[in-house]
Amino acid sequence: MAALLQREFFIREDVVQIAKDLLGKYLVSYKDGIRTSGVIVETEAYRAPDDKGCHAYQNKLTERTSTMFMIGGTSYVYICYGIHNLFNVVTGPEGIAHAVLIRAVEPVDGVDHMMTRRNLKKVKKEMVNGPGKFTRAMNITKEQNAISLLSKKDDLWIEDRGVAVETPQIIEGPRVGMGRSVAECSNWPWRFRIKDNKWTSKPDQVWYDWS
DNA sequence: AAGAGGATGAACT
DNA sequence: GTTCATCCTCTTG
Repeated sequence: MAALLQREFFIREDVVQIAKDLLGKYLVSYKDGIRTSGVIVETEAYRAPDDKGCHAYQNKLTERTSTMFMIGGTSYVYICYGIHNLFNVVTGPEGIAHAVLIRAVEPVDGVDHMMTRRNLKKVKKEMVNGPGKFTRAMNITKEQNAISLLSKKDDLWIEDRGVAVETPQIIEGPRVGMGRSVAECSNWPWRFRIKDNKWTSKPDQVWYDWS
């Protein structure tokens, strides 16, 4: 049933396709003896060197972006606004700085622990419907930066539990949170979510529905 | 050595 | 709708 995603899935060249293919896959975290998991329901693609919204635009290599150049199947976690841990999946072969930002998950396992970590008494969408929210719920931090997602020996991995998300169920839209200097790129429809899924972030924003 | 700003979220009004 | 928390990373000098 639950098959660990293999290297072949991650090292493909088309990061936009991988962003779509990750919808419906299960992200699993095992931290402090606690297992939590969720279905990936919203993603964004980032692609150096031509994508101005990408940290590694023009293949800029710094200590932070060096993770993006690692082989597909590596995690890329960085701190945003000094507070939030944002989780990405590095894709493509080594040397190619592509990544998919996971923006929201639908909680599955360890829901009570997610609530505790999020300081909530009831399950609601606000628990996980944002890139800094579900990482908190699943205790994904910078400590998981640059680790492999291919082994259950590490804290994080991705499973295929046989859920297929067909093209008509995928809604695309512009990416979020980029300044004016990258407006041209922020309009690229590289953000994807599962149609009618209530766990996605900012559902009221502009979405293109091609179904 | 210093300063600006960011792939956000929460708590306000 | 607005504010601001909070700090790391990168750029500049």
